[in-house]
Amino acid sequence: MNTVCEVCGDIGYKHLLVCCRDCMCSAMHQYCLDKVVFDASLADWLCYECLQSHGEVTLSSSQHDNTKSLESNERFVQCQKGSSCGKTVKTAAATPASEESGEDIPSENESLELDNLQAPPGDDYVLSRTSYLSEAQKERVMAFIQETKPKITVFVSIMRKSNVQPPGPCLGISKEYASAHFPHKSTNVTLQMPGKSKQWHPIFYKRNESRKNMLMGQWLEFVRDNHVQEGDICLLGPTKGGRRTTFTVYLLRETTHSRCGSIAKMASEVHIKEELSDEEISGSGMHEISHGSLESEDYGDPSQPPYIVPCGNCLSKSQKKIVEERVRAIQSEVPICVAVMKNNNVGIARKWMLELGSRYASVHLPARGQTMVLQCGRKIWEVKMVIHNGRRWFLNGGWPKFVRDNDLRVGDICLFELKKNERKLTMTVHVISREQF
DNA sequence: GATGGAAGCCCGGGTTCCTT
DNA sequence: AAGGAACCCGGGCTTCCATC
Repeated sequence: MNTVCEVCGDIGYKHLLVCCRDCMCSAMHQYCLDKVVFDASLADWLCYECLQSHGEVTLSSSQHDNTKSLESNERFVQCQKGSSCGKTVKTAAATPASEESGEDIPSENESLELDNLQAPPGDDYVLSRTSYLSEAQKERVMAFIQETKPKITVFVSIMRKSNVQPPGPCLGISKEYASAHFPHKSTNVTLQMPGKSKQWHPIFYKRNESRKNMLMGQWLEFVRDNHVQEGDICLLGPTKGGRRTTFTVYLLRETTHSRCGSIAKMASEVHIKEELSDEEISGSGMHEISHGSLESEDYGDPSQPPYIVPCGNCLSKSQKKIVEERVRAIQSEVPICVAVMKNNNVGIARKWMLELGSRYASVHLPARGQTMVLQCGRKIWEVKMVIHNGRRWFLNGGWPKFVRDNDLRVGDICLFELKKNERKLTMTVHVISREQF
């Protein structure tokens, strides 16, 4: 068997090589697969030559979800889900390479059947409170979730400097996850890695019942032994029969092809996309709009006002004029929510949040808190929309980041245009700086 | 009473420092 | 160096008060 990965061309982590199911000659790292597989026992990979011999792929064929063309550095993995559980799977663990390493690969049952606790429906994973996944990272995590279908929600954390670098690196475990899956008092727990026989025994440190939960002590050794680096994604789940003290850890490396920016970007609360089309840039064509007060007949539904200003936000004449110009240019089907920035929104207040007028929100926004995508210019931000007492709609979470990135100041006006037919709750924000009126 | 602004409290996680 | 603990800070939520 080729002992170098067909993608990276390197031996790399030998024990993570998956060999071709048919020829047993070609190999590829689990982490180099197009869809990263954390448990080698779940990967069933065919090299390109074998795929061709099976007639499953040609040089010009359109690609199946799990295939890539040769030109695009073809990779193929058939993910064994559900029905495949009982299948004998040939992996690097059963190859001479792994035998040489002397490392035993835990069975898929050991590595992924967590315990009898069920993950709540819809909760694929629990993200560390301070970790924020880029879209690419989300995709990689979801690929893992979808391929392994863990019976218990896994805990996901992006490694930060404090998690991996001495002195005293530690891994914070969110309270909810710790209370559900970790011991109820400070004690040693066991960490294991798929494909490694070595176990690590960090201390699970639980402070004052409700406060901190973190892994310390041998966590450092785990980090060193597994070359965990800043930016790597750590997925952790309780192991069946572990009685809350044994956990399997999967590492999603910040590989070059998955790298999506600096750790600072990845740790950012707001994910920014740069790929929006020019048509999505706000304000275009504004100069073509004639002045004049808005009339209801400018819009399809005369009963629906073109914009809504919260009760407390009175616009001056000049503000009203430019707002109406902008609203006219936007030509939104849904009324525009107007917000004049104040101290508690953008200014000197200790905390920034934005309350969307309830007259607007109660009609046009969901009655349940959720993540909202704010789009401004070429970028998007994710903020958290929370509803208090069923009557007040607040934006927080990523709102401060949005404010900083857009250099919003007191007196600026934001027009929130609700986008229809978006998968996520999305609003385009049109900013009118205070200098414009 | 409805709405909005502002501030305080609490929680949770990261960071740093002290002790062994 | 490792373990333990305190401190700091950001975010979530609630409450109070003012205004209409």
